[in-house]
Amino acid sequence: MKATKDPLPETAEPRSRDADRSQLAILASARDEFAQRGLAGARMDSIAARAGLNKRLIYYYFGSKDDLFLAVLERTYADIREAEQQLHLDEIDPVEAIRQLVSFTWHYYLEHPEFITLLNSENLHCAAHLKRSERIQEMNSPLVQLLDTVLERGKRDKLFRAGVDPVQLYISIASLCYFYLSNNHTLSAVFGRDLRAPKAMAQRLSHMTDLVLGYVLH
Amino acid sequence: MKATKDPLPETAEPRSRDADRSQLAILASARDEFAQRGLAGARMDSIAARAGLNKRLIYYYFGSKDDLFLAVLERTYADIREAEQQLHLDEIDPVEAIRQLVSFTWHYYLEHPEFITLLNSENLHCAAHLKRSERIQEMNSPLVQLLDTVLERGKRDKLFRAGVDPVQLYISIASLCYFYLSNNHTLSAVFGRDLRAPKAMAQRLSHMTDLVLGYVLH
DNA sequence: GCGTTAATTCACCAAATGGTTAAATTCGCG
DNA sequence: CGCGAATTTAACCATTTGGTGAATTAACGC
Repeated sequence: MKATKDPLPETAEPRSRDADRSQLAILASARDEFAQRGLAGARMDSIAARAGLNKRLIYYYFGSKDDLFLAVLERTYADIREAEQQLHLDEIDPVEAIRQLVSFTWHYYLEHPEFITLLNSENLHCAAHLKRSERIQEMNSPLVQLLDTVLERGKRDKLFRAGVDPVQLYISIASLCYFYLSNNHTLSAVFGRDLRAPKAMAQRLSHMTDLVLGYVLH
Repeated sequence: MKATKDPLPETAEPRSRDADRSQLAILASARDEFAQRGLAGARMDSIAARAGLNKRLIYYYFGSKDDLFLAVLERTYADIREAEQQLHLDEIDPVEAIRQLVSFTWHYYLEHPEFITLLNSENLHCAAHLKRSERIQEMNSPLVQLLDTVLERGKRDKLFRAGVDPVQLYISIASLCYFYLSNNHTLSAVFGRDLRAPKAMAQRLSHMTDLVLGYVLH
């Protein structure tokens, strides 16, 4: 599912026509184009070219630019929700669970920069696409529930403070990771130092973990 | 300097030609247009119409769309730096200083939504405009220095923990405020609850303050 | 083989877009 | 007043853009 396009038919199926394959190719190239240039900046011709398909196919399968953008968004959310499934916060001790959640969020955003720019584009448009989505319920993260039980366990063990709202904490963890990466370019420019340098990146993860743990602990 | 355009010449100067006034009008309408639609989505015709001026004037004074965008960015940074000057973190006790910093950041973003979307646009473009800015040095926030002294005082008073990087903390405070507002639309859609409701907003400020204080306080 | 349907291509368009050429108008100043 | 420079306007343009109508081609069941 990565952005790298491989035109070579690896499987021994030299089918020249394949609706599914075409749709996936369009979705992948649309995701890259939208992520790179934003909704308004993205070019339908460019998406078709990236996918190596005729532009008309995009309209045949997805209807319009906005519909395509929504499809990309839904796919993007599905991807992160799937990745979150791999996390098993309920099987480890509360402190470690918090650590893992911060680390997971950080690394997911890091490895999926398109997630950030796509969400920024959607927010610029006041989530107009997402609001018309029928699959919007499925996008609610299961991590919030899980985080809630983690906080409960930590509280029971007399480790965590009481009164922590799991939604607020979830948003805060996302904030800390997201903003640093989303605004990396302007921050680096303004501070005149490379916040993407390995050392700075490691410091950031450490700082975020300390910040969150410093809050929930005690 | 607010977005509200008032075509009535309030001062008793009915000059029909005024280069400064025209430039300011363009800058203001450009800021609104860019903030609302992003760089690619913004229309030069629309900016001219908002300003009530001929489109050619934009090119006469600012050269190109990208140059205009940079001018807007520089102005936007100048505005927030000016607002930050009003804060006097060195005159109050460390804990209160942290509180004020969080509160200020929160309210500034809240009252200047264009700040968020403009920065998002610039980051989508990898800060390409800002990097060519000659005034980029002036954009470094004085708050980082100030925050450093606050942290030092807190440490001296045996209130704050040691080893807190002021840049990291400054970014974290910005993160917590920025992300919640920037991604409000998608978050509200996904969580199915209105994060803009007054109660939710108050909770957020309280949560962010607790989070930051819980960390710095020993 | 054959025909029906789905997948794909081709050629095309009206509207919009950033930008420009050149003329017109106003203002400050001697 | 009058003139030169600054400011503003009108008209225009080449290109790009999202989107379509209709023809074409390949796959699949019979």
